[in-house]
Amino acid sequence: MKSQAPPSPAVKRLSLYLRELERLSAEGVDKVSSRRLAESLHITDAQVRKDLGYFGQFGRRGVGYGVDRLIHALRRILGTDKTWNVIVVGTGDLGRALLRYRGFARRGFRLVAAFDVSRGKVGKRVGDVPVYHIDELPRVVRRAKVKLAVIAVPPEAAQEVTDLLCSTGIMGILNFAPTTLETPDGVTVGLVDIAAHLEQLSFSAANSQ
Amino acid sequence: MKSQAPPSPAVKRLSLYLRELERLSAEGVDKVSSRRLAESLHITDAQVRKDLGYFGQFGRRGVGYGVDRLIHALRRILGTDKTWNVIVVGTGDLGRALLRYRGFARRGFRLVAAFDVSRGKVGKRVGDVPVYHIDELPRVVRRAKVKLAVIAVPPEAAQEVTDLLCSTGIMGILNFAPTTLETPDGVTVGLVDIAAHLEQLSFSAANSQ
DNA sequence: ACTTGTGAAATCGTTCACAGCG
DNA sequence: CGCTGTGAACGATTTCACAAGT
Repeated sequence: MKSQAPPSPAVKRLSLYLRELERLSAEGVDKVSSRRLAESLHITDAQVRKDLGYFGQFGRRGVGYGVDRLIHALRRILGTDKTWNVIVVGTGDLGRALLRYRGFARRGFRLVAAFDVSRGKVGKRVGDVPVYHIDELPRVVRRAKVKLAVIAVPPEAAQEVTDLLCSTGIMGILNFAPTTLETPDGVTVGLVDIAAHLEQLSFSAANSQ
Repeated sequence: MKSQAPPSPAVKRLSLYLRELERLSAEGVDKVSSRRLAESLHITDAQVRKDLGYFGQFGRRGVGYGVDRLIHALRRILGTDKTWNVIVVGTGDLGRALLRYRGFARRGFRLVAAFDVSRGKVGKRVGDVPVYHIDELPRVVRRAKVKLAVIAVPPEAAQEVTDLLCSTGIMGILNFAPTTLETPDGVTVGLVDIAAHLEQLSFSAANSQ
């Protein structure tokens, strides 16, 4: 009986560690200390060690962490050592931007299909990704074993899309629509609310000094 | 001597309260209890009251909160009772999607200019927003009193853009590039790392039972 | 000498529970 | 009677500080 559930802020930082480690690896760095990793992310070295400590022992005392070894460990922890098939629902401006973004593959995500209701968009491709009518969604999700979906539809349609996704057995939804979604247990929702991020900056700016 | 600095998670929730209140207002609802607000955001009623309590007293015992009154109070707190001029640096797919997004104006943000280095893009418009060469940035920022900027450039260019922005006296930066930015004190940075969000979902999915 | 891994302490944030007011 | 506002209790997360390994 060892491991407690890790704090979710720690899991979020794992992604940042991974990103930084990948940069270091690309630069040919092969060892890194918690101090160095912490500095580049503006956190403390104790935080880095504690976060990693929730998941195992990855370093060597007196030496530091092996960059490639830690990259592999973090990918395994995050589940991105295997590739996930991901769909995008909604092919408006944002949906299309996501579909053309080349950075997902490197992180373990493959965009396999997009969905829309508009006749004009269905049947085409955005980037390399085919656009299907939303009625095809359950079939495609099952066939490609899709577990993660991105919602990039207008807020009025987001809950309806969510219900459809949940009925197909999806496990996670990243929601770009500014709405709170209702989902059954077992379906995780991540929210990206860009206006809310700007509001946080506005708050800081208005209250600085 | 009254107010402590509010917890930053509380400030983040303010944006969610505002969003929900705006929906309620659009539906013609004029009073709301902490319970109702909490339920629609999947948090507790005590949390809602505590969060608002950091900033003042906005409700009436036995009654609840006036929807429009609370909307105005939250806008004032967040600094969005006045409109902020915002620029977007980078007019790739994501930058263009943001420039065409119609949802910012309603939340108090006006996109006034975009910047790029590419000859082919400078001089055109995206949505209603003119695209300038990045060399024009300091002039435009000063002339339009821009305090907030969005970075949507490749990660290799993000720090360079940040340095330029900071030298013009910008106060907040929303960074869509997957990098940590170095900024002087007084410049707040918000990060939107989409791949990191997917990794969080992957982690949940991989570790759900 | 340096750096990890980790209990213990300190800090921060959330929830409880109820007094106070409409 | 219902609902807010808020100290006090609780729980979660971060930081400290040091033993242990290289």
